[in-house]
This record gives sequence, C-alpha cells and structure tokens, in this order.
Amino acid sequence: MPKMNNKNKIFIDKLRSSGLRPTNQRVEISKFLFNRKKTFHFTVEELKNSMNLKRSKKISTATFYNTVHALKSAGYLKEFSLENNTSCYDTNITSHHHFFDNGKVIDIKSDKITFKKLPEAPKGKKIKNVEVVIRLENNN
Amino acid sequence: MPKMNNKNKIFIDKLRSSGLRPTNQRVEISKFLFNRKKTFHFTVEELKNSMNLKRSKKISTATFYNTVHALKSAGYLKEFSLENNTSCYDTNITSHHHFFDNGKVIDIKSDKITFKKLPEAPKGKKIKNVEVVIRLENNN
DNA sequence: CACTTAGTTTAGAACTATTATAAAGTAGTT
DNA sequence: AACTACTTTATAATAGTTCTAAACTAAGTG
Repeated sequence: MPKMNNKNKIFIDKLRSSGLRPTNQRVEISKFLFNRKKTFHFTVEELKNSMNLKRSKKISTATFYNTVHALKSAGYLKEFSLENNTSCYDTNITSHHHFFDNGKVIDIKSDKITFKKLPEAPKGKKIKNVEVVIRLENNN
Repeated sequence: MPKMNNKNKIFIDKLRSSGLRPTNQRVEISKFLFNRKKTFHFTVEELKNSMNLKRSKKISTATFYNTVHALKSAGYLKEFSLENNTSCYDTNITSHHHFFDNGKVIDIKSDKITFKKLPEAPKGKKIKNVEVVIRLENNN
C-alpha cells in the first residue's frame, strides 16, 4: 500500500462514498479534480490528456471514464452536453448556469439569473431543474 | 425530370436558399420536415428511419446529414444537444425554450419565460442568445 | 435538345466519443 | 500469508457522424 497521509482524506472520501476503492489512479484523479480553488470544467478526453501528459505510467481511458462516472453518479460532478455533443463535467455541483463562448464554458452563479415568469410543468410532471445557457459572441 | 407542381415551391425554395439543388430526395426531406402544422423535433437517425420505412428505394444516410446540415446552416432548423450527446433538430426556428422529459422534448414559447435578472456579458463579448432547459420528472 | 460540367447520391470506409470485455493485477479482509 | 472481490488495462465494440470516390443528375450552353 502506498504511503498515504491525511492530506488525501477528502479525496479518498469522495471515492469511497461513490462506491469506489481508493486506488492510486483514482486518488490522483480525485485530487486533480477537487484540489483546486476554482471550478473546473473538463471533458474526459481533456482530463486524460492533461493528467497523462506528466506521467510516465499512463492511466487508462477506461479508468478515467469509470471514475468520472462514479463521481458524477454520487453527485460530486455535474454533467452537461457541449455543442459538439461531448460530455462536459463541472466540479461546481451547486445549481448554476453557463456562458458558452466558442467552446469555452464559464459558470454563472445561480443568483445572477432570476425569473419573472416560468411555465407550469405539464400534467403529472414536476420541474426537476432549470438550466440556462447564454451563448456569447464577440463584440462588433 | 419528375413532375413537380407549384405545391412544392415552398419546400424547393428552402432548399435553393440553403444552397442545395432541389433533387427528388431533398424535396422529399424538405416536405417531410416542413409540411406540418406542429413543430417537429428529430435526430437525423429518427428522420432517416421514419422516412425510409415507407420507401422501397431508401435515401442514404449521407443525404440526410447533408440536407439537414444545409437547412440548419441556412437557418431553417435549430440544433441542440440531447442529454445522450446526440444532435436534435427543431423546425421551430423562433427563439424559444424546451422541456426535457426523459428523452422527449417539448417546446416552450419564448414569452412563457421572462427574466427578472440576467448577467452582463464579459468584456468584449455580447449575448447571442439565451436558452433555457427545464428538466421534468414524474410527480410523486 | 444533345452536351457539358458542377453538383449530388450512394455505399462503404473512417473517425470520435464512449462503453464493454476479459485477462492480469491489487485492496482489504481473514 | 491467502483469499476474494474489485480494479486496471489494452483492446474490441458500438453509436453517431463525417469523409471518400465512383456513378449519377440538374440545369445552363450553344
């Protein structure tokens, strides 16, 4: 077993509560994702590339997908579709909205958008969530 | 040249102004898409299956993709991503919003959603459009 | 109204993102 | 230390979409 101090506890806990054993690969992924101040947006491919770039022994694609899926199912990541039909994940799991700026994604805090009017859900349905995308373009 | 009366003019015009010659296949697709009272939501795969089902001579996949792309680029269709990362097209090209109900898409008229507060675009950017998705779930 | 040419259709190959498989490896319990 | 269930990995498979190139056709030209 690799040395592992309490510094990693928070990242390991996220894995365990996602139903995953804290293996080396997974702990590194969890740290990479959650050991940051700012929200992180990524596709699995981007995550894989940026983590594997600096590694001699690469983590496999399947492990990235498995780990991200489990973290997402446990609620530690939010998922949404980009315009090129790939999945983007967001470490900001609070309810919020997004700017889409030519492939770049920027969070919009929930309280920056409020509604004057919203439709009723159809009969037998209720509203699960409301997500706003504001698409940007360059001035002039 | 196959007989072609004025009834098809509107469908042919959409093709021509999308930069496409009005071939038989394309006119049929255009009619299938736009000869309806209600908004139509579809993926290319769905469109292909429903049109080809009744045909002896099938229209090829590439022709569906080409035609849909051209109509979309010309502004006759709107495109958005479903949650399974496939492209969905909408014959309602007016600005509007959507309910997502377990894979089913329902239009929300633009005036059914109004904002009390919207964020400013970042420096050097301006807002191109604002799209709201309201995700539904079953009651109880 | 034949001729020509640029645009079109098609089957199939290629590609990209993602999921599945199964053999070799490892965590964690006993 | 040994066992068992879970992991990792390379690789194959899949789904949606785009590309390719050969055969075909619309529509302008003389």
